[in-house]
Amino acid sequence: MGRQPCCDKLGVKRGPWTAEEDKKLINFLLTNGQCCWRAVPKLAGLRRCGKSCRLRWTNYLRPDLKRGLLSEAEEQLVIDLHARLGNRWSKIAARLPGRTDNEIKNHWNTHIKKKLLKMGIDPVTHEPLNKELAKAEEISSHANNSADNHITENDGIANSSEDNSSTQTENCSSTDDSNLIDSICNDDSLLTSLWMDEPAPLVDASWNGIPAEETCNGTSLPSWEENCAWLLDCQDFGIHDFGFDCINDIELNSLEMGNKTVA
DNA sequence: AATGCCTCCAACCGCAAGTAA
DNA sequence: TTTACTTGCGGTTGGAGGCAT
Repeated sequence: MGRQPCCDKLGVKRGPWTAEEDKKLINFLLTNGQCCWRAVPKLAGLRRCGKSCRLRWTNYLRPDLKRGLLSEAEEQLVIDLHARLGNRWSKIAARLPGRTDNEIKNHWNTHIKKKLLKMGIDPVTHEPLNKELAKAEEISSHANNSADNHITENDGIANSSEDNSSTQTENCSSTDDSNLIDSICNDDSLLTSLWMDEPAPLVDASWNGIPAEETCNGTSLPSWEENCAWLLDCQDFGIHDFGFDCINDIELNSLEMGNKTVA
């Protein structure tokens, strides 16, 4: 039996979120906290499916998100974790406070992958492409049907010869970040905990955007007071662009929510 | 200035896992 | 145990903006 769609599609809006929708969602979640996502759009007065609301919140609106490009240290950490965990983006994201799996996945596909190829490293196996190529040739000498692999790997080689000067990101990596990476990469117990799905302690304790008690599984969010503080400090977010000056009216809205009945 | 191509990333889709009845 | 439902995850897509011609 197939699964039902997460929403009935009829009357459900799709595509980019408007400022007004963001506002409604934030207001609702700030007032009520996260509850059943399926009920959120209805209760928040949104014509969206719950899945869309959850995605919008976790990937964009969540107050504990870091914004902007990944630092070199974060990037290096992603590479190392990917080498060990593969495309387990959520697991990788759990090691980078304030970063979402979607963000890391996108960054991997758009930046890191290319960077590794330029460096002559296979982004899938994390082995040097030369080695992969030699291996493939060895295999092809025994079997004749490995043409596809050659094409891919030759492409990689071609790219690597293009320009070996790795692009320097504008973000500098601090010594602390380097130490952080070392500690993570050398910490087998930490990686074991990732495999075992156990919540390991956040390594990046120096990052103060998330309270220490927050777990990797996102079982708890920063306090709503902190959320509000973030919203008031949302210059990066451009929140005023969509009339978020009203965030000071949260209390007012909460009063309204109190009176609001389920539609 | 106009056009086409490329890049990036927000959002969607479908599947799997977890869970309640 | 089975079924129905919710949530989370990873792959993919599409559109906006930037860049080259």
